[in-house]
Amino acid sequence: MDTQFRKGVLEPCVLALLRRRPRYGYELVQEIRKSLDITEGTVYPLLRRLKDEGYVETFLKESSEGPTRKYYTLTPRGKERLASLLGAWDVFSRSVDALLKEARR
Amino acid sequence: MDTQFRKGVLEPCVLALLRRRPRYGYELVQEIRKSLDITEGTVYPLLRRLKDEGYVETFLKESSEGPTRKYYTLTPRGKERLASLLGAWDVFSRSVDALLKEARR
DNA sequence: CCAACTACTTTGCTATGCATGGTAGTATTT
DNA sequence: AAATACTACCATGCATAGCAAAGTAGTTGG
Repeated sequence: MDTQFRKGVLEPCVLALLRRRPRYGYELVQEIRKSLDITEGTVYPLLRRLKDEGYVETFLKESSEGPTRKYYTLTPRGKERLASLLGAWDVFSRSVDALLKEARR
Repeated sequence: MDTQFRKGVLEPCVLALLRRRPRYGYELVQEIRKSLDITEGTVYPLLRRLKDEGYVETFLKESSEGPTRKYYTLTPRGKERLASLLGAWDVFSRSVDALLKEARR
């Protein structure tokens, strides 16, 4: 229902989750799904884009519980990108909150 | 730059501004522009859509300072829509904040 | 061996915001 | 009176990102 709200926030969310440690695609999907209602068909293409743009790098690692996993890590560029997106989200969400406050009184 | 963030939030913003009193399109553009960097080419089509969907109604009123203005008012349906979108935005923005918190530590 | 789960990928659709350009009335300046 | 700026509205076509749907394939447990 709030599909449109999601536009653009997935990128900072994914980058944020990669900040602490490498994660594989499927793991990212599960993790984000705890908060936002998204699907694999959204995340995998996004990861591809992030790689094409040099924000993340990948390596393969076999799993003891299933198929080989493709792990994603942040590049320096990716860290900058994350910082910039975090700032942008803050400014943006505060602005929206301020505008909507108008209606709550 | 945060074009994508904007997707979907303009609708609650416009409805919120209409809650207190009728406003005309150009006025809405100026008002929202104080907070968000948007253009007329975004707002007017949105207003058309809101009218088509029965969330707002319009009336014309001459201005002493320029061309005739088209004022927009909330319908009962529009008020319900606003309430629903306000709730959705709250849930959504809190979820995103929680996810992003991961990266700030 | 079959079901369930893990894990990744692709294709085509849709919605929304935006750039751009257009029309026209009013006010201000020269 | 002409030129300029501002108010006010509208329409067209594009770009982007999320999503549904479907597919491939390895692993594990009964």
